[in-house]
Amino acid sequence: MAVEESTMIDEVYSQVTDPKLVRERRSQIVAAAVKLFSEEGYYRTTIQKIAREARVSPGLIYQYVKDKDDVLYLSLKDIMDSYCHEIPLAQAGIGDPVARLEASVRAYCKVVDQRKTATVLAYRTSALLPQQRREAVKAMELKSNQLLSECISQGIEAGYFSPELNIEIATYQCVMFCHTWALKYWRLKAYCNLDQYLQQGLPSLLNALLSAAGRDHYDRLITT
Amino acid sequence: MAVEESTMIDEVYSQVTDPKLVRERRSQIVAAAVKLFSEEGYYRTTIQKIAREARVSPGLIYQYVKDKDDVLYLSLKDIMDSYCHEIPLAQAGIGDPVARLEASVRAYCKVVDQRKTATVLAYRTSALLPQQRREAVKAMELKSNQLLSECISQGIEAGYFSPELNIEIATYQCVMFCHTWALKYWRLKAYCNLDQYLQQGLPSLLNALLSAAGRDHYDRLITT
DNA sequence: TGCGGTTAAATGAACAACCATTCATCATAT
DNA sequence: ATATGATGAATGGTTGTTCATTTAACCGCA
Repeated sequence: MAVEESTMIDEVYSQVTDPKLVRERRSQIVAAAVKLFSEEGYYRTTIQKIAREARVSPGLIYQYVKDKDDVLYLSLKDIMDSYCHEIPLAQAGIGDPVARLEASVRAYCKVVDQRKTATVLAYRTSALLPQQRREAVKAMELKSNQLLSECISQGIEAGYFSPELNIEIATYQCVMFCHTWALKYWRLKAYCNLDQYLQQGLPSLLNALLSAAGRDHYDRLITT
Repeated sequence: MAVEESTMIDEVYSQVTDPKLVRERRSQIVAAAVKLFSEEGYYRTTIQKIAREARVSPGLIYQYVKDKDDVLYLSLKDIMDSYCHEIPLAQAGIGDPVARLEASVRAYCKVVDQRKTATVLAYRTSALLPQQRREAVKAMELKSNQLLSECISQGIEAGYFSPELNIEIATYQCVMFCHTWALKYWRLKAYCNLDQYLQQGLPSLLNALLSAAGRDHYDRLITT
């Protein structure tokens, strides 16, 4: 007598129970999905196309997710996770809040640069998810934001950043500086590369946050 | 014997020839479409729903556009046009490049604020259009950008803005400051209103562009 | 080692729902 | 009368999802 098995893994229903296999197959599916969603959009991308691209059968996908929305959810999660993975790597070993924020923004821009179309995909498709999933994606965005906002808070406490800063606004000034590189790449690519973009944008971004004392501190940082 | 009539109006095919009627009906259709596209996304919004919302029959829509893509195109055009309409109104009578840029950004933010979901819609759906339409939308974006970049160029010539500025980057710093208000409103609304957003963001935005001489000039501007 | 027996995983053809678009028909104004 | 504008039911193509079936892996036992 067969026993019906099933699990939730990463909040997503799966018929298959072996966690290692689920991770493997899903990342195979997600890789194909992110590529096709980015190229053709969510609705034009059929499950059949994703299956073909991932070299599996359409039916297999439904062993690992409940529906097509779940594929999108896992795709966006994959993108957000790459932010949350890369930024802390860049922060490691940097204690000074100003230097830490600068390193974080650089790292953020670098992931965005490596995953430009995926970053744009997140803007295009988050709203297509059902309420609950959308909330989860927002929560992931906030988690990556926090990696920056922590630096800003610490910078304020240290007197380097202006004390009357609204931290949420300041955080989004940084986040959007990074995202803009992907969102407006279609235009900017004709005028600068990532290094030049950082070179012009980063100093003024930090300047927007720094206090008078912080400016001195920052000048000392970049000349050593 | 019936004579087949037809016209192109705003690059969009219409069976109906009377330009005034076309303008009226289309704006009726577009109003409904922008609302529904924003709420439910492009693909979930059926022509039937748009027709119901606009209080016309589904068939009528096809008297005024070739296909559903055209409805989206006209919707995005409507949004872009509102930028291109409002910004020049704010610029009228302001000669000083710095003051002119500030007024432009304020006006831009204000339209974005009034049409938040529409602004987000443009980000979500531009890529769904066929190549040629997408190019046209890009061209409209550039046209509104130009309203800002002209101020920046003039400001550089006048010595108020830093001469080594990359104008494209600088323009997008301004544009994205405005768009961010819509794109991240879901979060920012809990922390500030538009005035506070402008109060914190505008000075540092301008500071990013100003030269030393420009800073003096700007200080004089805001104290009078 | 080899061999039934059992379960998990994978397949892909078929189905049912959905929706953009058409068109035969009707209304209206000139 | 005639041409233009409006209607909305019908259609044809598309695609998410299911499920009957096949394949493969594993296990206990002789």
